[in-house]
Amino acid sequence: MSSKTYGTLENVMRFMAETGIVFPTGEIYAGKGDIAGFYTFGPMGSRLVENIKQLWRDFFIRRSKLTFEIDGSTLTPRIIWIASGHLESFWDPLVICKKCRKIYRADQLIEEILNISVEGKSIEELEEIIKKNEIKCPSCGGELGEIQKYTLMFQTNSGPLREGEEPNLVLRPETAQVIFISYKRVKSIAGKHPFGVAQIGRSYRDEISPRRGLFRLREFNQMEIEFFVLREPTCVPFSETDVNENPKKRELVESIKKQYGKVRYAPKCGTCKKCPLNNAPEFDTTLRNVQLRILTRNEQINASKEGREPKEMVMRAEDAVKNKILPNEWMAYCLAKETLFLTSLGIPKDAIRFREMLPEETPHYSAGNFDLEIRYDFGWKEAIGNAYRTDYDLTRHMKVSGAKLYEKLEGKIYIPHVIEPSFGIERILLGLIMYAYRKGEDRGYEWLALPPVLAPFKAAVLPLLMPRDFREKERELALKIWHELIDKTKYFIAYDDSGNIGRRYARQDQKGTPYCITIDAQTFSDNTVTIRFRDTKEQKRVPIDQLDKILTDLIEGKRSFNDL
RNA sequence: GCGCCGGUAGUCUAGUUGGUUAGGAUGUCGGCCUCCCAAGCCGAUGACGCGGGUUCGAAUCCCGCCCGGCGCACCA
Repeated sequence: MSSKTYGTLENVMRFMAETGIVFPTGEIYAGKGDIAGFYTFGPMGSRLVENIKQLWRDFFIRRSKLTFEIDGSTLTPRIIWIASGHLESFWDPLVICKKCRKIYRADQLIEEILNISVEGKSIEELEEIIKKNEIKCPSCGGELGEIQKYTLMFQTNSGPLREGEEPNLVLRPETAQVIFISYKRVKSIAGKHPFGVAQIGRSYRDEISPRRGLFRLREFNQMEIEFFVLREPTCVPFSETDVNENPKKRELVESIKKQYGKVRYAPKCGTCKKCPLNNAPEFDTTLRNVQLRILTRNEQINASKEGREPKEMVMRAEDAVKNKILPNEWMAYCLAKETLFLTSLGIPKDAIRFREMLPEETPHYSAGNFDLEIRYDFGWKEAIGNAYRTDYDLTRHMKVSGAKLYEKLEGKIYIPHVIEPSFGIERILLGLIMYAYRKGEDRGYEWLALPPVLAPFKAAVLPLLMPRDFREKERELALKIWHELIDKTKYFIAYDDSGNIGRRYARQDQKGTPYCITIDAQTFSDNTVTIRFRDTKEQKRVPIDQLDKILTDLIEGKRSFNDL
């Protein structure tokens, strides 16, 4: 089976705009100040997104005894981004030419012109270098202004901003930090560790260049969970070599040694079952047996050295922990569950892989990042990020806020460790549409082979309207059936009596509606209607009084169309 | 942000030595016809990305901007 996408980015973005799934915000102001990186979900898209969220809730929250959902504000106090490190370390130094107003990255400009490395230099140092070496604007020779910090975060203020003050609000660039600052409250509700806190919501990043349609946006939807798990305080999630090479990690290990007199280096848990981090309670047999496709860090490095394509390994989720490919069981639990989630959305197994992030892609506090990548027509790209963030976030928020976010058990201090899966809804939507998209073959139009759970409409009711004498009777009966289905099934059901029947089937196929119910002349003699399956165009006759039951069974997968 | 390429109805497109009312197809809407897959016939609807300049006259030439694609850079 090939997992080549059925639609290309170009095709799919056009098709989605045409069918009302998603289109650029502010199209009618083209050229008058509309901006890239913002999209509006249309009538089909808002239903699709809702269905993705519902299915995710079902998978990750409803079926879990230990996961709790919150819904935080998107405007957040600035101080939490100081605590998280976002404002402290994630900015680009920009300089603007006073004369021609061109914008440059100060560090890159210096490196290019003077051919020296300026990594880790402060703003003051960079400004000093520019002054000393009399660096001018490469384009017009004009004088360069002061260096500005460009943070990629949208900032605003509540109330009037006095001169010299920093804005006090930040539009969150991720939902995660709102979870960390709610930790204490949810912990008192959850009662004990381990537990997960989930959140679905919008995040905002002022990307320099939004690209590839829905792939990189300035406003986007995330579904995130932070799992809080206690880990033995003397057991560090890094190797001894890592610790020796990194001053921040060395500091951490020194403080543990000072407090407990010993430390154990355990970057990968393997078969060690001593701590909760390697005992995920809901990692059941089904999940243990899920086959994961993993591209390890070593394989990526070796392949690039040898100038060949990197090859993924495939193994059971449980074995990936035992063989020390994944850091611990909680990580394996997340990856297995994500695989099942994405395949239930219609994304083929071999279009999904997990890539271990390279050292330069990983922050210092991370003890293992595995991106779930989907194969798009433009390459393998991240759709879900999985990070073992250790106790970094809670430690930082504890320091800055002064709140008690640790547990004291038998004289030892446990700061919960965090495993974080972070889903990008738009990236998932783009991937699943690319794989559901069909063109040519047996019909002369584009259509969507969406899984029934995702389809915006589960069925359409269509009066055939062929013989003239029956027309009004047919229409009346069709409307009656439509009302009954709506009352009895809770689904969105379409109704259409315009144009000819072929056109109406085509319109439904285009929206991905899996079943079409047609009222014809025979309906009046035996109380049956035809039901047509989108993927095969096949039809069966079923009694009207069983229609809601049959439809529900078909959508829920309790009965197959062939068995009707 | 830099470099290259592009932008005509919802969609695909004709028109670019400057010169009619910007043409076609398809969709959409209305009607006719037809017992089941964008069928056929009639009618309606709808476009030069935005702004400025050159010119008697600009979709066409020039400048700026916006949007999109690719490459570079960025991507907590």
